[in-house]
Amino acid sequence: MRSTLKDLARETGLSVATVSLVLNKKRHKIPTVTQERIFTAAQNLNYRPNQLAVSLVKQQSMTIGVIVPDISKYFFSEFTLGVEEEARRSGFNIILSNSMNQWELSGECLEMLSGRCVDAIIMAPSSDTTHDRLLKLKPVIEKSHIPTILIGRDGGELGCSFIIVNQSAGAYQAIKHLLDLGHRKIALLTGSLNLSNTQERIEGCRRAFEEAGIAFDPSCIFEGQYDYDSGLIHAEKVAEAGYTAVFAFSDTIACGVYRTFIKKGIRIPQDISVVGFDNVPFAQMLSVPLTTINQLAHTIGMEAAACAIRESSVNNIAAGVAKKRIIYDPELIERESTCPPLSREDGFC
Amino acid sequence: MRSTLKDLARETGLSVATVSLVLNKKRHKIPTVTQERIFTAAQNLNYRPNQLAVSLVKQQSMTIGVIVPDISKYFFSEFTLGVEEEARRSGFNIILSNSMNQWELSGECLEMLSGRCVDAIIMAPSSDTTHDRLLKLKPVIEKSHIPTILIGRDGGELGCSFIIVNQSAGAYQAIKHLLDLGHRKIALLTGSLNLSNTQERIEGCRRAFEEAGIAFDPSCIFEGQYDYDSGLIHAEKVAEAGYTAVFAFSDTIACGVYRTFIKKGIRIPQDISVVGFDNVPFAQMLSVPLTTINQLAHTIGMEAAACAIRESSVNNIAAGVAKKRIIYDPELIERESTCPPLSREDGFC
DNA sequence: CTGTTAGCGCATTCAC
DNA sequence: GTGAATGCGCTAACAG
Repeated sequence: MRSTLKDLARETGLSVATVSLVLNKKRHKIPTVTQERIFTAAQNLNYRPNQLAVSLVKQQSMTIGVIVPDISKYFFSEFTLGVEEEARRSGFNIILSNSMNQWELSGECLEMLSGRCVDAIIMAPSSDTTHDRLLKLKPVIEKSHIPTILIGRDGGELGCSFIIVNQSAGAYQAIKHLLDLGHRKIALLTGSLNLSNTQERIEGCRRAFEEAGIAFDPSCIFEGQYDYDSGLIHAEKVAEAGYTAVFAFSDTIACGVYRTFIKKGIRIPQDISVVGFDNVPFAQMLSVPLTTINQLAHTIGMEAAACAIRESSVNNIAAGVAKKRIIYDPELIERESTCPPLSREDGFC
Repeated sequence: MRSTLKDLARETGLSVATVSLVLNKKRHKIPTVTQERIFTAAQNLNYRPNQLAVSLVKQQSMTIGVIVPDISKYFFSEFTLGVEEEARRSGFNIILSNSMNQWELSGECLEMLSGRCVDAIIMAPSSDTTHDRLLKLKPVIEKSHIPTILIGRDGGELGCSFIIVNQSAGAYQAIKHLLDLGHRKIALLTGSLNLSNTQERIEGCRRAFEEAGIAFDPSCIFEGQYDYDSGLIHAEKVAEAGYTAVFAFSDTIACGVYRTFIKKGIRIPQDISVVGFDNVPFAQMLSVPLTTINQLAHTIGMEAAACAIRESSVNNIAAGVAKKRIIYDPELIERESTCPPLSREDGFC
């Protein structure tokens, strides 16, 4: 069995209290000799405080719960890495749970983490979490009395802090980049239109067009899923409809586009430019490195952890502290999949 | 504050013990009326047992620690997903920690998880963990008295169960596939030669050649790192040296190869066939879907969790139970990046 | 059937 | 300077 404080006390002939005092370096003026006696005993018995007991008495577990839809997806694994890195710097550990892309499960995770007495929760709602469903989680979060940080959703109504990347701004940058290059006929290969992310990105596209004095033609929207096949399929139509550029709403979609274009002999970017979204690692490894929008997953993870830790401590002091709302602007990563249109004539590329 | 058993006892006018009994559904023949009284009170006060306290008294935390080098890498995130899925089915949760690819940190993680009283640990050593360094972790593991499952390394010497994928068999399949297609001049684009994985894979290659009655020519080995640039660079030499196929030791390396080949106008697979290793998601999304070796990350994760749970329970009953050694054979995923050689002449492809 | 008692391992007053 | 006592929230014997 593991050794306990009691064991150390017996071993040194001191009391549990003294041993605890010394090991926790409380300034109680204890003679150095006694201290050393304790430290060596701790060494010998391989003593390691039982964090469960510590947490119980300190009313603080030094853990933060992380709920993601699916850790195998790049954004979330990179995000989680950021969370863990930052958390560890402050001595926190993380309990990870996947909601398996089902919003009901996020609720269960929330309750389970609450039972485990995590000091804070960082939750990235699954994409099937509609506004209504999100609101249903509100009482769960409130009753848990645990500071919760929402990722990718406006947590205002839920009364919790949140971190979002400005989807609209990301899309805006993508379109602006293409417009600046001279493109006018740009296809939007979106994910499902009833996802908030999709809507916001379309909004950003619209803004870019309008600021450039170009009417936004909704027929440029090709609705699909955020997957490879969507890109594969819609790229066919795009090619035939005379578009000179496509903005794929995810790098995975862009991959499908690549495949179709290559198969049809359409050159990227000479014939058609392509912009993606996410900046997954393979974006730069494609046959033509993909110009895309970086979502800053790692940074957001670190920020979320910092926020969680801050709120967990103030939570112990004064309850109602101002909730944070952090909004990141994603960044355009220019690579080789974009160039001015019609370059096959002027040989620009 | 959260409500406790004591609150429920006060509310119902019963004792803490009775409430606990009912809530835990122990068969103590308690009248239904009393039960309902308790249940509704629990409902009203939003009671949720404090798992820290439960763990402390039950001497079982229902958590398992997971140590991976870097969760942002696909293999480990997919693996971790498998672990969590399986663990949750049995009511376990996971504490995740990244060793940041530094073996010393795995040691620290081990100790931290021990302090948190996890019931079992699943550890995937970082690639810089040499045999010597792995042995240095032995005392740490032993003194923790926590059943530990090693992933990707033979845990025999450490006295713990382990799950490995047979790297040699994977490489064997890749080479055999190419040999069967008729290739004879096959380039091996490896990772660092002092990694055990690399060595085992080379061994598998050698075996495939020899079984086919072909002498293994070590000059076909192009040592690099397990990264994109290695593929990029070595592909140049490969093309000039008359190889008809390349076996890249990771899909990422294969990606680099793709890039170079495409740039040089070398067609895949008509001019040169390519086989990868890992079966990362983007392997099937490349311009030419990549034939590769599937490492079964998800399956291994689930198996690891099952193993961990089993050992954590027997650990409480009888200490020295037989350690498991599980070896998976990876599988060849045939896609479109391979075909018989010289097909440019006979138009086979 | 229900309540009392005794810890789980630790931190923290408050006496001595 | 050090130790005895108390309690964190809960379970599990054992009484009654």
